[in-house]
Amino acid sequence: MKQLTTRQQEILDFLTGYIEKNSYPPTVRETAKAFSISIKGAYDHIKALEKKGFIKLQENRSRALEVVSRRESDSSVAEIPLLGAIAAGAPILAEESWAGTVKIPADYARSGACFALRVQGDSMRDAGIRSGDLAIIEQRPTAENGEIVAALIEDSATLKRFFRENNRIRLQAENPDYAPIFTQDVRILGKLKAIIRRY
Amino acid sequence: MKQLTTRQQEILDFLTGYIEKNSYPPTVRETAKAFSISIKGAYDHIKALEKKGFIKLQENRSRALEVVSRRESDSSVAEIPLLGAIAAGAPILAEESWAGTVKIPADYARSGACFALRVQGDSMRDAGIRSGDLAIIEQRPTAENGEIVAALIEDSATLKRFFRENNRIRLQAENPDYAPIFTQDVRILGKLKAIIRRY
DNA sequence: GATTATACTACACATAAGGATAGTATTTCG
DNA sequence: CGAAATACTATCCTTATGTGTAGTATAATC
Repeated sequence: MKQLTTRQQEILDFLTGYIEKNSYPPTVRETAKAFSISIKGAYDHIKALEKKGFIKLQENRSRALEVVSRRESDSSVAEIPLLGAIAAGAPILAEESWAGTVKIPADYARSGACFALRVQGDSMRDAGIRSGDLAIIEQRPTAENGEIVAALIEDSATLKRFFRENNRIRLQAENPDYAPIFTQDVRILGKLKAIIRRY
Repeated sequence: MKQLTTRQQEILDFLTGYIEKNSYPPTVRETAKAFSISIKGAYDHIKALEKKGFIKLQENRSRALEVVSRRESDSSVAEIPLLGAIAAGAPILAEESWAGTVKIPADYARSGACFALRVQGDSMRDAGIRSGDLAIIEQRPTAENGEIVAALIEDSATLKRFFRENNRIRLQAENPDYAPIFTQDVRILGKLKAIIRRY
């Protein structure tokens, strides 16, 4: 990305500051007024910032301005979908199965490749996973032996420990009250990356 | 704050969704178009949302709309200290005892009043807390019966369930292998707010 | 049963705001 | 040096946009 002039940096700072404060961007005229310059003067600066890739504009729309740089620094938070009931056959991340989104520190999960599940039941109790916990899952079609995975069992995502055996797959709960599930074909949604529990 | 009608909730969802996507709010006309209703129809809804305090408007300004509710979900990441060994007598958050910092979603803990501990040992196993887990603690000098607290025992912070009895305090592990600790005087560091475990 | 709130349509108006033209002065840079 | 970029002013045009009036229909409330 190209270098900004000091003036352009000032303009950009104003834009981001304004957005921060008002939650919507300023108009060209407001920007002009803030710097006591002409409208075209401000307009040129904004266009220059667009050309250099620091902001995005939409033609003929008021305040249709988005700061693209600066935004990346905000990537410390990832917003990932929280899945509810999963429609059979539908893509995992189909909007229908979204129960909302959760924000987690970005280094916990590459967003886009991750989603969250609310744990139901105590089948993983002995792995220290309790009902109500938030499970962060990284999307994967398969898993390694012994990993905890989210698998699609009867239209809902369930956490189980994954084992590939001779001709079958064993999905093992971590609770003696639950028998292992043996199956030839199971849909692995992803592997467990983190557990978050709130008190 | 007043109750929204389903239609108003739809409108509000659209507004927040639009802002999320474009980083600036929609115009009245765009809102109208999105719902295939007249401009005044959309305008009335927006005015109703303002009246009920869910959004703020500025007169005669395009897109000058701010969603005030929902804003709490706009949390970012808080960086809180991760405590290691705690020097006896020293203030809990003395820099000497820092073993680093960890990033957690800001709404999990007001930073400044919180810190993190790396769980050691399995004394809280039956509460689903495992060795290696990250415990988020909100600083507090005392606690309510039954709460899980971080207490200073022999120069290290330990998680235990807290009970105030007649003349003593009982710190109870959640693992039958560990006997409860009875004490007259214990330093409560804070109460457990969240558990984060990474795989 | 009257009144207020909701959920709209259709039309109209003033102005807010983007964008263009024309021009000036200074600075950067190959 | 000359071209291109920067940093502006002043004026104008067009469109985008908030807001108002008038009216309809239905549901909630008192």
